[in-house]
Amino acid sequence: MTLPRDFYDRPTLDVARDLIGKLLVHETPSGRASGLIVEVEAYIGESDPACHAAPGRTRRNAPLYGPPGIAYVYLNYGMHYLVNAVTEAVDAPAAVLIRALEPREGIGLMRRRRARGTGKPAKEWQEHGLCRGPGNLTKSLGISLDHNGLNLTGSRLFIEDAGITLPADGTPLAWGPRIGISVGTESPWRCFVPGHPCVSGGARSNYAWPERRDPDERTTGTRSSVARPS
DNA sequence: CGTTCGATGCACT
DNA sequence: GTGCATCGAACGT
Repeated sequence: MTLPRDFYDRPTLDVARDLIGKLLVHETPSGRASGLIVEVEAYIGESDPACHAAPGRTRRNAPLYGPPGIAYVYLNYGMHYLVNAVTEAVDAPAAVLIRALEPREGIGLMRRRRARGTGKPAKEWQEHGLCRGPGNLTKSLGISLDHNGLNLTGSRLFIEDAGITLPADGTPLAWGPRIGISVGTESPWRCFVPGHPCVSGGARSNYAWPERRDPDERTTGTRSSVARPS
């Protein structure tokens, strides 16, 4: 079933954790494409220096200030679309960035979309790489600026509970610093399925290091550093 | 393995 | 004019 608005109307770190294993779906005339969410990042409030709301309300970040359960899509580096699910109440700007999916439906369609604009045939894309990374998954699903502001609880772009729990083996989820930002790296607000082949960031970002495990210290806590494998 | 670097468009100051 | 919540090709070790 499609996740209801109430799902998103909660503390953003809880929504981030609970989005892991859910199915992101995009239905278009060319078909339905979907994937299980395996990696997300939380961006929380004007006090979070990496959140787009850090400068206060602007035209671009307006959706963050709106109701929960809305898609916030923006163009990044002039060439990639990134998709977020807006969380928390009106006027509490926060969202969860969807960073990676395990492809489930419409894999051929994803391959064709990934091939678009490149000289290479659709065949060349490995399934695990189709939705690895926030810019890649939007291209595979056909998500663009047109989807900014769409209602995730009642549009052709939505997230559903497929009755799947990840990680499948009962291993705890991993938390670590967010990727690709220059400020706010002290907050371990990236959540992912450790070791999953579709997680972005390379091997170093795909470990379940002790300090990267869930605990509830994320509510109290302030981890100063994250160890790196050697 | 690792790191660097260019592509590319636009919101924001 | 500046700086990106990125990606992958091209290098160096």
